[in-house]
Amino acid sequence: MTDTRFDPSTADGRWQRAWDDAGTFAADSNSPKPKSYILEMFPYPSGRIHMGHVRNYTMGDVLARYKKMTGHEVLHPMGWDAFGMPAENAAMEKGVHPGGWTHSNIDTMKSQLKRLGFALDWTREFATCDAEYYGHEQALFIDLYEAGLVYRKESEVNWDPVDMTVLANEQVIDGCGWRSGAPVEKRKLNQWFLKITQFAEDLLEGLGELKDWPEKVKLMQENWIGKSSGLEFAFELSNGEKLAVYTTRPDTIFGASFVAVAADHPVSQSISIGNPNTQKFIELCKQGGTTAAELETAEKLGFDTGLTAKHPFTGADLPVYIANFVLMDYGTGAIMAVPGHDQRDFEFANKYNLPIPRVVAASIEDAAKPFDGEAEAGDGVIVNSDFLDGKSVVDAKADVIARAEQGGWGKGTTVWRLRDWGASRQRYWGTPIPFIHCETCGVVPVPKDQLPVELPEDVDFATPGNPLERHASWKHVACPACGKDAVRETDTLDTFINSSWYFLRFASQPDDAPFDSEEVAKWLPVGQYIGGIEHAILHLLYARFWTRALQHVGKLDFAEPFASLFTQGMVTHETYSREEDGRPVFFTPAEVNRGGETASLKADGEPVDIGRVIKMSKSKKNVVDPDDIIAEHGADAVRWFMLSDSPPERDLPWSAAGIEGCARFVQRLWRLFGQVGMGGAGADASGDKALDRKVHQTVAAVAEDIEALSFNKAVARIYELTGAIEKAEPSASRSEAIRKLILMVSPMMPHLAEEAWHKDFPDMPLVADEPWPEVDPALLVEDEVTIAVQHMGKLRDTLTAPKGASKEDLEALALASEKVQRSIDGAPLRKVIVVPDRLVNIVT
RNA sequence: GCGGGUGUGGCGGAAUGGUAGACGCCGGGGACUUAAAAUCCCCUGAUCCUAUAGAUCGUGCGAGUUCGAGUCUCGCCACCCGCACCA
Repeated sequence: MTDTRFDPSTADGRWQRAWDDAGTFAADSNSPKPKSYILEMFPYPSGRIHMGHVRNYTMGDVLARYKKMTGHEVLHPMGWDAFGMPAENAAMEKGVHPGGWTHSNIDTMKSQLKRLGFALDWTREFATCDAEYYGHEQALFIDLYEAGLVYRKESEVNWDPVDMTVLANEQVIDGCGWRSGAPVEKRKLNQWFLKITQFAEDLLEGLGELKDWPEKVKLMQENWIGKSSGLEFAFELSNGEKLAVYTTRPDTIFGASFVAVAADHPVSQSISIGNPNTQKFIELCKQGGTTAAELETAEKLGFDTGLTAKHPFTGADLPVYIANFVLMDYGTGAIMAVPGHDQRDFEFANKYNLPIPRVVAASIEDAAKPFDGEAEAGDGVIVNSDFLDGKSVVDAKADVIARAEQGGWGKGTTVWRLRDWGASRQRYWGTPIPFIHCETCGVVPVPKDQLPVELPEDVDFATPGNPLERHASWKHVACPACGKDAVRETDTLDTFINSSWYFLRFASQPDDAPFDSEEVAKWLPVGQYIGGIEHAILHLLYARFWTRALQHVGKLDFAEPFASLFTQGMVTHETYSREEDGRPVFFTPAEVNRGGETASLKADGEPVDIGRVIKMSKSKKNVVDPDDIIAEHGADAVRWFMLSDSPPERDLPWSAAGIEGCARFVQRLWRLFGQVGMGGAGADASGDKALDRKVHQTVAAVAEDIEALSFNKAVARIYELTGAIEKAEPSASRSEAIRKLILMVSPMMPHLAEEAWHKDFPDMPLVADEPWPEVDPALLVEDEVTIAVQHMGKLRDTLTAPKGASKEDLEALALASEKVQRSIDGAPLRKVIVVPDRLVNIVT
């Protein structure tokens, strides 16, 4: 091996060990420095790291290393979101224990992360499947129970009768279980719920304070929480009962021409008793699909109950229908239908020949205007509505609500789309819910000194169903309250609870408590959180809720866990496929020879089709294993690729040519870094002012770019500076430029930086411990600027002028240009616009 | 349907209303070499051209504001993402 090439296969490991041995990235909560908590969403240990992880963690790593260089005490931890279904599926398919499978995956993935040289504080590592972690989680769950934020309720679930388990909605495909293929049954089970709805208003308002969250994520959460306000009121039915309905458009109440209830509404149920036709219709409603396409085309269907409802103002008798488009779990499960101003009601009224009165119009004069084939849901003036006529929609809403409240038949109400969080899973591989069911005492929390309730190791997955249900010695215990025979809760907690507080445990890890509030306060909220957009709603909303809940019970004194959020784009790749027997067969990039416009299969030399650039996925086989790339090019080239070109929020197309270019740049820097001594004795001692300027400008700009997470721009500037240094004559300035460049690239290419640093400056400490280069503000300004000269807005010439030249001087210089004079061609000057230090525009 | 985003060379992308295409990739030409690899240098939006010069066009489309628009305004188009019979 010669000096002229950087050899990552030896250097990477050398510096990774050096950082480990020195404890370089262990966070000290007692440090007097300002704290900076940089966190990337922790991975599920599925088996191996993929490129998405590499991109995510590289971004966080650059920021963490940069923050350390700029004088911060940095907390940059890593752990494992280790509970979940795949481990149980592996247990069922391969006969391995979920814990063993998970831990072996963790070992693999940890060594992969280490090979990338991430500046992580591994002393704080944990997996959520550690009894220590989930034991503390159980304690928190009991705290929330005692604060009234956890309750039990019977609710309907998707039940797979073969696997004997509850399925999430996503696991039900065409009405059948995704694994067993058996038709899914609806079952009522007692489930544990978290009262997230108690914080609905708070979670919504809190979004307003999250200045450094993407608007997109905030909007998605806002829609998910789904606040709407309107009027809830009761109709008197012809059978003497009352029927509560909810509407956001009380202003259109005079336009109501019928009333509709959901198929599973109590009114429908009571009508259907002894009435086969009604029962048949209710069954029909339940069959309807729920996919977007089905709903789009689904016909509005109704069943006349024969009942009527008395209109609160007109006293008219409105027919009451059971309708397939009314949902039981929103509002009251019943509506007043205003066909003129709601599209669904409009379609329904058309089908069943119900009146379609107009109560909103563009103006009073349009009160009789017919509808043009669809409902008009927009704004306007109220018409045909007695005392509301002429009012605006907003005023009419307020008026009707006020009259309803005065009359005592209704009240202004807020309705939320957000539902309480069903946290029960009939699964083994999760946090056991720490409760005991006693016939005498009811539901009793496990006393905290008996936590953790550990998962039993000796379980069997050969029989379908939850092994905890069948584990006699684990399940049967004495009631902690009365001592009589009792049984443990065998449900486990949704894994989203694991990820709702892990960031607190990273900050503080006492043995006897989930966390220490004072320690947590030193680090939290997380300064920068980075992860995928797929967690925009569930994980991020749950974590926000859990933090508020802990604040509510007095364990935290802040409400928002993540001050700044960044959602990065995906890593994508071309796909390679070939038609075989009428269906595409996909090939991995490794199986393909890729030419300029074409690709062929290595195995047989036959061409394959190059498909769209899409997210790397196993099913399309367009995956590249990070380990292979690291082995071939080293960690720094991969890291550099992850930061180059694409803005971090957009997708990053992986390419072999791209990574080769990065590897070449690593070597190019290595050669340049070897020239630091060229500025010694005999070289130009007066320095190179232009290069000094370029260096300081780049240091300032790269710092700005990193802080804005605009890594692609930082990369481009580093390329530019590299070229400038290479071209510069040897001088003290040039040597200093090289020294600063090493520091500047060190967050991105830490191994190369260390290797060069210690070769150039053998007695210096680790680059990782060096400060970010200082910037001299005086060197940020040029003393000469290039002025663009335009005639009628078109560029005709550029000229060089001293910075700060007067408008008059610039105008004179511009008019002296031969090219400009040729363009003006003797026309009289009408106006000259001068933008100092930038441009002159001559108008004729 | 509702909400959001994106649209710039062959590709990824730069650009406080002020020189469009920085930087990288691909491609072309050359140097070094017996040769190759590696490296270095030059060219690389389109069209015209009397060609070291110069001209015209050009940031999805169409208007507008402005001395000047990729950037601002209005109206369209295409693609992507999220949500959705939510009353």
